[in-house]
Amino acid sequence: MKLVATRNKGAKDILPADIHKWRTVEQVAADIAECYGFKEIRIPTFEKTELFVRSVGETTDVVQKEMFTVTGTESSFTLRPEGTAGVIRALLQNGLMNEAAPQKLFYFVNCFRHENVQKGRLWEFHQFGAEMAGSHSPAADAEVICFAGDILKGLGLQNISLHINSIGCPKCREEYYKVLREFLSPNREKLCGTCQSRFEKNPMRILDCKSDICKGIAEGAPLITDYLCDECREHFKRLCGILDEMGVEYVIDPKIVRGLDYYTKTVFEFISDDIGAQGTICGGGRYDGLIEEIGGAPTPALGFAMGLERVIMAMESQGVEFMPEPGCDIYIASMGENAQGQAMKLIRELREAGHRAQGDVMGRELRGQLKYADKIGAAYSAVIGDSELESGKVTLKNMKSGEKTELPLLPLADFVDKFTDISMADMFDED
RNA sequence: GUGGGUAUAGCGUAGUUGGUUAACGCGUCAGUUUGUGGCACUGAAGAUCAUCGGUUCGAAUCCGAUUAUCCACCCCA
Repeated sequence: MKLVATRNKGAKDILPADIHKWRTVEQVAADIAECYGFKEIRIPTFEKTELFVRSVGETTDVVQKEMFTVTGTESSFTLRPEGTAGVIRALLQNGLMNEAAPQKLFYFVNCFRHENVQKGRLWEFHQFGAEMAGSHSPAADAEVICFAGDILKGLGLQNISLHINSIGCPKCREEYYKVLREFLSPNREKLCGTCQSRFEKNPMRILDCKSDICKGIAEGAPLITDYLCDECREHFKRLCGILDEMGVEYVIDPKIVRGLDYYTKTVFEFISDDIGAQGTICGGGRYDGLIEEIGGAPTPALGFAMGLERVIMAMESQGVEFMPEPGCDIYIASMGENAQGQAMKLIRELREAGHRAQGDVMGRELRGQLKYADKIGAAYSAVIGDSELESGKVTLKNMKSGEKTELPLLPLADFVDKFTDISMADMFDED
């Protein structure tokens, strides 16, 4: 087979055999969102480039080298690399902040980042995300973190650890950078190339470096947690207190340094060891400066995003159960033209009654039709031929047990009722 | 941007030191005498052996380049 063009690099087809996995995640996430009072929002796939530059941050990798940007005669636009910026933009543009605070939104989005592909990292990937705007209370942080955690738990995932940290506000960060640079400067020359440049721009990210040398140098480095301003420290302390009271397990991990510029104060990640090097399944935090940055009134806010491909990978590797794949309740085989018409009528009535019913559209002989019924996993089958039309009776066969039940065929509507009465109960008992 | 691995039917693989029509399993389709699936058996369709170029009498096999893909660095979901 030679296709004119094949799927693009970094993109994935989600095949029928996997759809139930996505549905599982979508349903669980949306259900839990409803419990938390978050409302769904759907926004365009692309935004003005400027929006991401301002929100995600000019110096971030995401903006500098990973965006899919289309430049035309009009202003340039970009396929969203994340969901927060667009959701906040929509929230402001539509005046949602004029409604009762806080605003709580959730969304499913596909996102685009042009990076080297590897396990758990694609050019186009999917996120479930949530944003809460209007509260600066640590209770909001606790609620958002719990929300994310509950989804992972609701999906049946195990061994997901919650790491939290506070990276302070611009005020305390200034002081901390000074101290951190002092600590690192004796070994500054020995740092790896990227960390050299981080030294000036964002020394905090050196703590996150994977290089053994940098790890060694960074050992015993002062932690942002110890240099928070009073307000930030109080905020973080209160958050931990609430999480403790709620019985949420977490580790304070001073090395969490989120790579998007808009984060302030609380940051957190849910990490799994089951899905390769890209173990962060969910990441988020507070971004108190973002709304003002993109033109809204100063408003505290926070949120998180969950990588759906990664969530599903973790579920697969842990053998978590998904919702069942859609099946077939009954297959109606037919013989001859008369019977075919009646069979199709019957199938339609069964469908109208809410059953998953199928029949032959291939012109197969009886044997072939039943083979097909078996392949698609039909729970029941029935054959309609001239003799059934004459006798007004039809035999319903349980495909798993082989058990047969004779039922009156006419009128067809009655058959549908009968079918409902007799078979639905045990049909759903089976696995 | 940087490393390393892999590329043979829809999927998973075999193909020995280069040697006729590229093999096998799964899957698909059809049949195994006429009205009942699963098992078994028979048959069929389906591959320019990723692409281009080179070495050779001869290349899936050796060499080179390109592309794709996977894994890792980086970064993030």
